Amino acid sequence: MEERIEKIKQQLHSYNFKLTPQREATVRVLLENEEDHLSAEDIFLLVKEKVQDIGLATVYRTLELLSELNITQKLNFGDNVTRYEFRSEEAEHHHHHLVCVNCGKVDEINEDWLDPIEERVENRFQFKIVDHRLIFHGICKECQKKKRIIYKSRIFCKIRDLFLSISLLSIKW
Amino acid sequence: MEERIEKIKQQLHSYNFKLTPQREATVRVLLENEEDHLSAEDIFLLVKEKVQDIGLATVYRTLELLSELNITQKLNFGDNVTRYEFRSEEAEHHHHHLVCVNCGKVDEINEDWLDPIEERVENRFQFKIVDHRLIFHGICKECQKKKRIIYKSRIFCKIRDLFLSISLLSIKW
DNA sequence: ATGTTTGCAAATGATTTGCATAAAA
DNA sequence: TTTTATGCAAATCATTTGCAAACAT
Repeated sequence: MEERIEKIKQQLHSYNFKLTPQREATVRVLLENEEDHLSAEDIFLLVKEKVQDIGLATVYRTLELLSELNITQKLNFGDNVTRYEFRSEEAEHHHHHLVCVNCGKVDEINEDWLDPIEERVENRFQFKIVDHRLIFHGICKECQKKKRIIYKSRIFCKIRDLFLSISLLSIKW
Repeated sequence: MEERIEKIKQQLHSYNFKLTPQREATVRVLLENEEDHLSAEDIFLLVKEKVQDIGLATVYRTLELLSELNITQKLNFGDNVTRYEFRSEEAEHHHHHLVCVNCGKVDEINEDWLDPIEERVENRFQFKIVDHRLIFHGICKECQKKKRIIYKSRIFCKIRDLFLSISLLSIKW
């Protein structure tokens, strides 16, 4: 923990940025909740518990800074909210996300199976890849057990009866 | 073109929705610009050329409806703007996106190399996949030729000299 | 008659920005 | 004493919603 903070401090310093108390608190919240995919608002509320005098704008600015420096990365799972997570230490290691369309839970998978695909893309399209995002939408294990739909939508209300066939895109489970 | 409109009309009818002039105009814009990844605003402006009396809210409502019915799908390339595109006719066929971090251009790749990966995910995590999104971020062919950075950021302005090493994530090209 | 769809304006929610102040180099 | 960072409030931008009018069945 402390050594990761120290490392981030170095990274900031190398570009003449400071690790202020506000920034440090933000980084700590990110580190302490590495499993989750927090929004700026989520992070702000958690940071506020540590450092009472901090503004939402500062959190946004910090997250933007960290993302620019490639310490964190922004994620977007389709709700129009940006979420933030640490980038893995090893530049080459990526992980992907499983988003449950029913309960909204987001899990990570750490396998990186994309290398051969990246290679094909680079060769075929002469596109120099610097990053990728891979998200699977589906029904998580738990929701499959529950066999219960909690997903809501405007059209759901309208055509309740047909909901299953629409919203689950005709999966059989 | 006309037959695709007709098909969409049927789909809407099957759920008791109507293909109103406004909805039809929206669908036509989508069809006429299938290559692009338009935002609701983009679509609104194009629709407005056809049907002068249409509100932005209607376009949003139409796009939401089409997406709920799985006729279109929403995309998000990291700028906080939802973009819309048709889903391919064959439920199983997916395509992926190449987003140039330099010029912002979005290209599509139609190869679907993800089937074996999906299978592994389903088995390993018992996660029933209904959809996926795969986006590669990188430098497109043209920008590689230009060798010129037009990407802007707040930090770019600040640390101009170090920009290359930060923003391109230490690619060598 | 009844339910659906619309345009408009206002509301919302996430994010950004201006600015005067505070902290650090 | 110059630069960097902050909090706050106001501004912005994408999207949604309430509502009365228009339309379709």
